[in-house]
Amino acid sequence: MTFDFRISTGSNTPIFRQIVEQVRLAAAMGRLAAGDALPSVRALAERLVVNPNTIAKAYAELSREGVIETRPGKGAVVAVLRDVYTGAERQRRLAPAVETLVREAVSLGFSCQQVQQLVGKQFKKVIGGQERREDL
Amino acid sequence: MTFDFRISTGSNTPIFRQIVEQVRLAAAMGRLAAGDALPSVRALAERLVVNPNTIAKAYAELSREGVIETRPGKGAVVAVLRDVYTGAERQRRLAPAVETLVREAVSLGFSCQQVQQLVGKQFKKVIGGQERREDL
Amino acid sequence: MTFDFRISTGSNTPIFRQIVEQVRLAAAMGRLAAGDALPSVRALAERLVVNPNTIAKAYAELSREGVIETRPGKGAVVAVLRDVYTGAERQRRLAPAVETLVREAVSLGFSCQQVQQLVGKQFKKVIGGQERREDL
Amino acid sequence: MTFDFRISTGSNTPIFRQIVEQVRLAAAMGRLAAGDALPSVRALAERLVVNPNTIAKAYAELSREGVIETRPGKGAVVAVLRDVYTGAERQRRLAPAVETLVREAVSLGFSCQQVQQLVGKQFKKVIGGQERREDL
DNA sequence: GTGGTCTAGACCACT
DNA sequence: GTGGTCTAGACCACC
Repeated sequence: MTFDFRISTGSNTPIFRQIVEQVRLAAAMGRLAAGDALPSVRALAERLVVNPNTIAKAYAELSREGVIETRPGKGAVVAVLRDVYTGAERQRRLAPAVETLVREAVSLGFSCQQVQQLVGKQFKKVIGGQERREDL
Repeated sequence: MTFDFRISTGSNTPIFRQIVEQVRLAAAMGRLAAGDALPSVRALAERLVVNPNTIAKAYAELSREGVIETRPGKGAVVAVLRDVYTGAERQRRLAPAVETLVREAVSLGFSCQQVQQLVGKQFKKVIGGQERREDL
Repeated sequence: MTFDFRISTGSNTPIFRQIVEQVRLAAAMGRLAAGDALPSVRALAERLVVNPNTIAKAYAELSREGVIETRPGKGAVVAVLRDVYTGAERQRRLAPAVETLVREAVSLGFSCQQVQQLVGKQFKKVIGGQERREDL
Repeated sequence: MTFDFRISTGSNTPIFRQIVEQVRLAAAMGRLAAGDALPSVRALAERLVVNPNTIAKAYAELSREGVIETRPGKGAVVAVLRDVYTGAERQRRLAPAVETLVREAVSLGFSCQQVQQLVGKQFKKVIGGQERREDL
């Protein structure tokens, strides 16, 4: 199975971190299985139109964390799972993002309903994008 | 009532931003009312054991945003709450937090409803039923 | 086209503010278009013979206001023009200049019509008949 | 003839400067004649509810400029006129305020008409205030 | 190379 | 005493 990378330049979170988190989460959720091959640094860099150093940095961090294994000349493959997120762990992982959103929303004067509506909109936007995935 | 500032050095969010967000949130929630005095730059710097410039930077940003008013010789006081940004701008400023939350939620396998529910819960936890604006 | 920054040390308006106002005005008039690159902090600091921090401060304020967008590694570019402030807020921000003008005009014995005429003349001098917004 | 001092705390222009400019302009316009007495430092400070040091600073600057003469124990009186503003000189004096206003107005996206309207409003506010002057 | 943050210390203006 | 500005120099993260 190939993986659908999505990055957004112009975001406050650096590109290399976006890649790291996507791979890490996909592995923890089982959407990437042990042994699955990742695109080469150069190929992915070209596809996402970013500097190869950025991809290399992301792969290096993933390798350091044990999420992937890289062998020179043979590319990178997903390593055997270390831990899987389930139940309370998933919620614990999501909590900071929820707290940040609500904190900023209150500061900006949004109501609860408005924020929930915006979340719903963004959800549709992301899910809709996933269903018509035609790239690699 | 004096305001209870809490900062954590070694966080990924810079110190001056932690201060800005605390004051902004407290003002939006009414925990800081118009006219309330903030500690002086030097006093707060000493209390938090940081450089006065760092505090000054935070106060300057709050002043530019219209959250507080500062005047040399006098200190800094909380300004009257008012709508500074257009609806579109407020939405734009909230967008990154929404996107981050939804991206992580999707990666972790949450449904839209589940996330909206978590947002609702956090909202109630932060504010006690009080609202301020209804416009979007 | 590169932008022609002009500052005067020894002015009552601080250097960083001179820079902010020049960019803000140029962006509002279209002399700086969305996507135009600004000189790097260090380059501009060297050119104007000021401390890089002073330039960084100016860029930070422009960034917070949404006039430019900055990203480490890339430089600073002009953002798309948009309405950031509510009508009331824009009026509030213009108020001090209006009050100063009228106070001085009254002291100097100008009539209201005369001042309005001078304003009209100066307006035409600054912009060449181009307008951008009609809402108040 | 007594003089109608008007200051606005919460303005960006310092209080002592507001006083200096009012007296200077009134003298140059002939509304204050040579020999006219100014209120004592303490009396004016009490009336405007500001620190006596602020008034003293303003009087000191006026004295340094030769606009007034202060004799210990005898209060301050307006000095003989040095220069009178007429015609082009008056316009030259007003120009900076006009330029500042228009520059900021354009930056904030105001149209010429809108600014002229705001000037008109402020003019009525100031003139109206002058006509019902009942204070000293 | 880029911008962002923080420290240290100086000087100024205002009250 | 207050906040505001500027300099000098350090360190970090990102590309």
